[in-house]
Amino acid sequence: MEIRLSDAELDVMEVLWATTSPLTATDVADGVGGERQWSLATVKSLLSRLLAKQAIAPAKDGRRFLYSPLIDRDSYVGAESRRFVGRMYGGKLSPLIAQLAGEEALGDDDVAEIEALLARLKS
Amino acid sequence: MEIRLSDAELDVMEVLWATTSPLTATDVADGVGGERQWSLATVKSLLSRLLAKQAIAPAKDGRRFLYSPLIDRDSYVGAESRRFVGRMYGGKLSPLIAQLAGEEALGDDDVAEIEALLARLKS
DNA sequence: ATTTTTCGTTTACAACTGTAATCGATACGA
DNA sequence: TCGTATCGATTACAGTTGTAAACGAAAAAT
Repeated sequence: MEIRLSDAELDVMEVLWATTSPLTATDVADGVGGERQWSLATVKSLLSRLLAKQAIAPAKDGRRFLYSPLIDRDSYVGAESRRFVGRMYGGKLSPLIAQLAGEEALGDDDVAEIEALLARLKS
Repeated sequence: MEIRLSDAELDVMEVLWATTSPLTATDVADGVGGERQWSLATVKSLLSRLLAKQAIAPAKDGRRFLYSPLIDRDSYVGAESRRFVGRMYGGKLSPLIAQLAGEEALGDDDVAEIEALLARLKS
């Protein structure tokens, strides 16, 4: 029962994850801003697929539905991260950090934060 | 010209990346061990797709071809990592580390290695 | 010289994706 | 009450992916 999400589906989930309250299809369509400029029809298709995957739950509100996430963002992102790091770096984090070091992905503040994290881990 | 590889294609690339010498289709088929138990036909299909994506190059050797990678593993893995961290963590590494901390992905030796890395970065 | 094996290439086919139009039912506005 | 806007559901359709069989040419084996 391992749920995988496509890229587009993930964009929809992000909108749902971004609020506490359940949203309508129209809300979601409005929520996906920027690059992704989907028609309402497209958003509805994606919501259907997410329902089929049991990634979201519908709650009837009159004649329409309000959707809310069934899976937790942290769990999902955690699982995908484990998969990714396993696949690309044999499960080791250090080479990933080495890889991304020197890029914008790792500013001075980031370095400090990571060090604090590690310090806490060692206790 | 952004090359993306499917999961199966990546498995093939891993075999090619694992040796210095170019390999035949049969070599690759033998090389993918474990889970992936593909027929030779499957490997040939994947090699064709990799050729189309210009991820590998063929060198004629008599009546058959020897294949070698056109893209570098480090570049590919780096690009995918950037994409992944961008997508899942808004480009920040620290939350990834926080996420995977406490799992097998981060043993004591790993922590030490990462600290060394960061120390070197700060200089 | 003929059969068999081995190549690369072409074709297959179902599942998943991205992106949407259409449809049937219902609700709302005039 | 009669059109019109709005829902969710169904259908569409091309591209990608996983997995492979079929095909034609060439080489190797007998």
